[in-house]
Amino acid sequence: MARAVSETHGEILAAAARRFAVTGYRGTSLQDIAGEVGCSKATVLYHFANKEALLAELMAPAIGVLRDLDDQLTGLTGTAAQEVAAQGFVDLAVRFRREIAVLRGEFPELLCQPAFAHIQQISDRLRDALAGHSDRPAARIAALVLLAGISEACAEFVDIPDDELRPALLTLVRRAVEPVDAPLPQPPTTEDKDS
Amino acid sequence: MARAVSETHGEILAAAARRFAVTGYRGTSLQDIAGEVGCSKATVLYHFANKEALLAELMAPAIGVLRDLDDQLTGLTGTAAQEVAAQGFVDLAVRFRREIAVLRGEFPELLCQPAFAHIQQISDRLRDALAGHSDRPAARIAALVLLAGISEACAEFVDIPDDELRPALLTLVRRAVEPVDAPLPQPPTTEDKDS
DNA sequence: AGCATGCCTGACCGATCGGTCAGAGCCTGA
DNA sequence: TCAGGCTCTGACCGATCGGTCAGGCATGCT
Repeated sequence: MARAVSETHGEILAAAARRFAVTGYRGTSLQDIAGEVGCSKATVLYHFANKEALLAELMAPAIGVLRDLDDQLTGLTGTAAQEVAAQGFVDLAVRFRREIAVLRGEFPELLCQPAFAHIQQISDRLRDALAGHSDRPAARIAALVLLAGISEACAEFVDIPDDELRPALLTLVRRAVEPVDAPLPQPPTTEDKDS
Repeated sequence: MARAVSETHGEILAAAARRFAVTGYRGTSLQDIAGEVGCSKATVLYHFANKEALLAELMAPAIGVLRDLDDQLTGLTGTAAQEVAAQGFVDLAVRFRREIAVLRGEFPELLCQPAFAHIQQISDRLRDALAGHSDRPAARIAALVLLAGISEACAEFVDIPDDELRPALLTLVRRAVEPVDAPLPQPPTTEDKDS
């Protein structure tokens, strides 16, 4: 054997992504990944310090984009925040469908790991932005339903091309989210920012 | 000790429901459940043939209601199917939040077990009904996003009372789902039933 | 040739999993 | 009083998990 470092490293990463997306992080053993690559379990642990490090490296690109989106969101309020959150998350979810599928369901346990310490806070801020920073329960419920539903849909619709899935999700979000400062019975004041 | 049968049986069931909802089916060991009840692991396996049977008995009520909803859906088309599916599933998800939380994420693996053989087909029909039996990708995507999002929201918003969560979800679904045979450029024919 | 370095592996480890089993303790009916 | 059934348990089992370790085997430099 004796391939180049990056080669085997990348193969393990790709195999792990495939298996994690199907059987989940917990449900996939290092033996499974090694079997798919065609190497031994010890080889997997030669290239990655442990199973958690393998997952962290797998998630790094998606987490980076999520961080960028979080930065764009700071300071925005009302419909501007809603629109940026909707576009940003839909694009992220469509692009990183496989990573989304990995986190699906195992979110609470995986978030305890140090590599994902801030994801929970970021996703909370994202949900808050999609709700237009409103504290109305209906708005917060709608935001959660949409974010979770989009994640699930992206993980499930693996056969639909990006360019078809993205606009469909975006129009759905825009229809489902009620703008916080446009068609409400109150006069269009600009005071409804985060208190 | 030596309590009445039904007493310990019920306590194990309740403890399992609590733990499964937090750490998932796979992430909860029989030892965990026994510890929460205050009995030995062998006692758990005295009352239930195996871990799978424990889960099956836990899910039985929710599955029964899901089956009833599936029956109500047969024969309905268009907006009627959409409305019944929306109301039925929102009510089911709100009532059985804990059971929904258990299935969350571990859906694909759990469905392989014989006790849940038909759930996948039922949920597929439910999604189809919510999409108004339309084959438009946008309608099918919206239906999946909403069903998955509602499940997630019910599992997460444990502190919101039923009477508040239910109407919020229902209005969200009605706003997000576009009726199949009302404001479309086609004339309102009644031929759009399942082919 | 001799040596060092990097890639890879089989064998092994302790922990934990779901599940089995013989038997202890208790209650009840004969 | 005693036999028998019900409830419950500690001890144990094989399988599998993530992870460790000494060493094999190329390759390349001196």
